[in-house]
Amino acid sequence: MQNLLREYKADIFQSLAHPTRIAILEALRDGEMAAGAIQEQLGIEQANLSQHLAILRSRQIVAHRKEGNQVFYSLRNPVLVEVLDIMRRYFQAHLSEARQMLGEIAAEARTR
Amino acid sequence: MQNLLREYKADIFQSLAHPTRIAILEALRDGEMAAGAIQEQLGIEQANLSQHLAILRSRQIVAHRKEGNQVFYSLRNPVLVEVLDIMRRYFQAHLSEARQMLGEIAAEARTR
DNA sequence: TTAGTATATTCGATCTATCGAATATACGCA
DNA sequence: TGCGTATATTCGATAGATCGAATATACTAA
Repeated sequence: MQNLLREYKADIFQSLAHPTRIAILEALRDGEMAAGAIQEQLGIEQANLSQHLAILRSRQIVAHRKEGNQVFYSLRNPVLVEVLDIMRRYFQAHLSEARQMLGEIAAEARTR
Repeated sequence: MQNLLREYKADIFQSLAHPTRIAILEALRDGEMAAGAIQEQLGIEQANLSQHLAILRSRQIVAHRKEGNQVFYSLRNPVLVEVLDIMRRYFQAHLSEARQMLGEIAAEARTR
């Protein structure tokens, strides 16, 4: 059981482990949005957004409701926003390390 | 910058997105431990543990110090424990969904 | 120096994630 | 019915993560 609980947690973390999905959660923190509006705000491909939304749906992180032609998404539990806020504090507490890590991320991005 | 911050957060979440690494953090929450002791507690391969520790080290999530033959690991910032605790509350809040999800995880595990 | 113990790294195989392009579905309106 | 718009799914290519086996490194003690 302990192991299954860890798999569950790992699964939730996995679903947060992508910049686009974090951006989606941040977009939803102030209320529900239609998929199209999210897409516009993030400036990504329609299919790509839909894939990320499918991941968040499958992990029960977002709720969705259809209204006519559109699908509105919302956060199921604001505690995840709380986690993101904690991460910001964490980031600030480790700013010099974070800066170094960001440098590495940026360097990798440039190399590719 | 906003994007880099999201990459940083995603990177941290990625490093938490594995049951073994969650188990490591839980083991360390009460204080530092030698790698060997962690290995014994988790019951996994030595190389495998070392690989997971390398990931946690590279993301600055754990600190390590050598003492003679051994390497002692500890959490760099208790805020991550806080995050794990929040996840436990999250888990409880979504217990029925979680149960379903665990069922799916277990089913997949059985199929493979 | 040699042997033994603790930990880290490298390698290759396998599995999982991500992307854009193409296509499918579902709805509203003429 | 047929067309346009919004969203979802499938596909194939590429990149990244994970594992155990083998090997390397670092330290201790004889």
